[in-house]
Amino acid sequence: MKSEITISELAKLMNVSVHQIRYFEEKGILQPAYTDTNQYRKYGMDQVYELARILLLRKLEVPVQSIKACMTSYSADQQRQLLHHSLQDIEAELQRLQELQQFILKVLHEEQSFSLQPNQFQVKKRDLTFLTRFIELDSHTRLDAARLAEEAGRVPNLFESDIHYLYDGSNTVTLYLESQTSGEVSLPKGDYLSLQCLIHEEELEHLIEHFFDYAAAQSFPLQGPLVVIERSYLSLFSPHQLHYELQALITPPANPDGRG
DNA sequence: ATTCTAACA
DNA sequence: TGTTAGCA
Repeated sequence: MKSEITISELAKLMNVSVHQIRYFEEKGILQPAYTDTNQYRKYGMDQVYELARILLLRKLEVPVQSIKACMTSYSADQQRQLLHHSLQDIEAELQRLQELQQFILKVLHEEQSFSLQPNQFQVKKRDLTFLTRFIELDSHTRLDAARLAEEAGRVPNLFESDIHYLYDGSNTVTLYLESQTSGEVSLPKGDYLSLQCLIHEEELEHLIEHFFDYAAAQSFPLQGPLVVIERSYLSLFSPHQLHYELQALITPPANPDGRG
């Protein structure tokens, strides 16, 4: 009575596909115990343990190619290095997923904040924010794809960012990105008049006029530059429209010690 | 019924 | 990686 098993039995035992076992053989990392006269592959306990080792390395994201060298001619030190490399990859992946998680939470938060108060003026508290300069534009120059392609390469995940436009009264508009620690410009902590809308880009000028009209009518003393925040990622919920939030400081700047 | 190889998406 | 075809 033969104690070896067929490829499908091995596949079921180890929870992998038959194809994958043949693939390992093709790559030279798992040979059958023997092949029957009918060309059927047969596997014994040695192969079971061998496959378990292979699958463990695969779990650690060691590439099939490396597994071959690893099991034939690697020193213990090289094996350690292989595992360290896998560990680094996994840490990078973990960080990627955490950043993705943060982004999703941000989208949900911003979307809810908008859906609760759409197209309405509000007064919002803002913490001190630093901005780093990104692109400068002439007042009425459109930002075109070519210009964006020149400048945007160095900014990863640009379209997952809150892009800040500062209208400071001069004839240039500057695009900024938020920065936690420092930047060329800071927005002071304080109360900001806020209006957020989903509109088409060409309606932005009109929206800005509306914002200033309202502020004047309500006698809000606008203290600083107009801040326009573009959150293009909120277009997830409404294609062909862009989310803008207009803000302007309405309280006097805080004391230098920040404890006004 | 199961496995084989080979080629393809 | 999964799927398919034609074969033993």
